[in-house]
Amino acid sequence: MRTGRPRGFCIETALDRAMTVFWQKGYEGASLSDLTHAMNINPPSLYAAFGNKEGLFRAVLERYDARRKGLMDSVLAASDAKTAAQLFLEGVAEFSANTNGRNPPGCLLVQSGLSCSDQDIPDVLAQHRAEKEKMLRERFERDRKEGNLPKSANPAVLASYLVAMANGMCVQASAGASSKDLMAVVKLALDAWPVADQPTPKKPARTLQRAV
Amino acid sequence: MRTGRPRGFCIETALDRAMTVFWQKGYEGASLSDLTHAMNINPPSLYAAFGNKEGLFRAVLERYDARRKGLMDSVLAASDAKTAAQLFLEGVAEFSANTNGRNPPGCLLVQSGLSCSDQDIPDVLAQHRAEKEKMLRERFERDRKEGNLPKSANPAVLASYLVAMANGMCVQASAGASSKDLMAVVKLALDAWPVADQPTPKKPARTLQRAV
DNA sequence: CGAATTCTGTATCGAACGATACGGATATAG
DNA sequence: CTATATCCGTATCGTTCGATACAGAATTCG
Repeated sequence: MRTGRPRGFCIETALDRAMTVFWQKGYEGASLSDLTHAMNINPPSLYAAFGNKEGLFRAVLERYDARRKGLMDSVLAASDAKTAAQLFLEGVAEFSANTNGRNPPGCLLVQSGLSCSDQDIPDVLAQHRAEKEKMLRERFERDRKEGNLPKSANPAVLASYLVAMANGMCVQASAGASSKDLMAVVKLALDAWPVADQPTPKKPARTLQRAV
Repeated sequence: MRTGRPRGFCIETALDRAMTVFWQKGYEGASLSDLTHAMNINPPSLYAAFGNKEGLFRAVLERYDARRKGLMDSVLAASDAKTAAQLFLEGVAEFSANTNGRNPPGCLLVQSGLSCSDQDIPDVLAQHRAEKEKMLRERFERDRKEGNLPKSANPAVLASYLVAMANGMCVQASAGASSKDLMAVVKLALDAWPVADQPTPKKPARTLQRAV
């Protein structure tokens, strides 16, 4: 077993509290004082556990992705491409506007540091956003191969379209848009979705309306 | 005439240089030292002219809007609603990705401070973004009355959709997306646009392909 | 037990932050 | 000219920033 005095706080809980601070104030607006108070620890504990402020931020981003994994899983497991797109956009509208008082509105990956005195922060945020876009693109590439998307469809453009839409909705949510507002936008956004060439796709999935 | 020693620098030039700093580093990431060096003035000159850092930022935002006025004018003067939407999205794609080395990529109103230790900054940015959305909404309300949009169309939702799309594309641009990438997304986004009920609108505008 | 190891709390570090005091410079008004 | 008003440049203000030194507390190892 690990020797020495055991840690006196829960890493996950501390990350959740730090996440709220970064979300609300942004990377540079979140001071060490803000963070340690919210996490209910002292600076040496923070530095021992996460290295420095940027290390804490990166750990928070990983935890953020873990929290959002459920949504991405349901999107990737959806019965067809359009349902995937719908689940994705509706999920984003839901969690970015309906925070139930647990988080600030919007998306941490969008609003915590698009511009910064340290370029590493915008970069790492862009990496995390690109990861989601890649998941969508790869799913649509499979859909296209399997006939669930027309051959004329471009999976990369579709993924980029959805991510842009989602990020834009998050900007609106951070400024106070309601989930009802965003749902109306989602409905319109899905009108642009391409329909499959053949009437019945290779993988008929009429029984599943919702993903797992 | 105004008494006293005249100002030794050009306000507009100074604002343009400050704009670049805020754009690249965000509101909180842009230090007074960064700003005064870029503007090529000393701190007392800055404070005499703009009050404080936030005053400078607000002046920069006004100048930003003035710089973008040409695009909004052409959008509002477009011959029909869909052309307006197209001009708007293509314009955003163009200026947010093709900066010609004059600006950082993306949009100042999106990336300079969605989250901040001082909530006034996100608020004033949201106001400026809402202003553009209002212009679009009012134009689409007129279009709907005049039959250039179907009665089933919701001008507020259409405006919200366009602004969300534009903001999302700006996020992509700030992370390095090319204008070619964004144009493909615009093309897809416009597929969602509603078509008019009647084949010939009340205000036929076949002769004008481009707005003034 | 004692030695080694790791975490905690206090107190504080040097640097950078936003913002100004002050005196000299440069204009207009009379 | 003198008086007044505004701006500029230097030098610096008090505060807050991110980050640590240090000593005591709490655990495992032998």
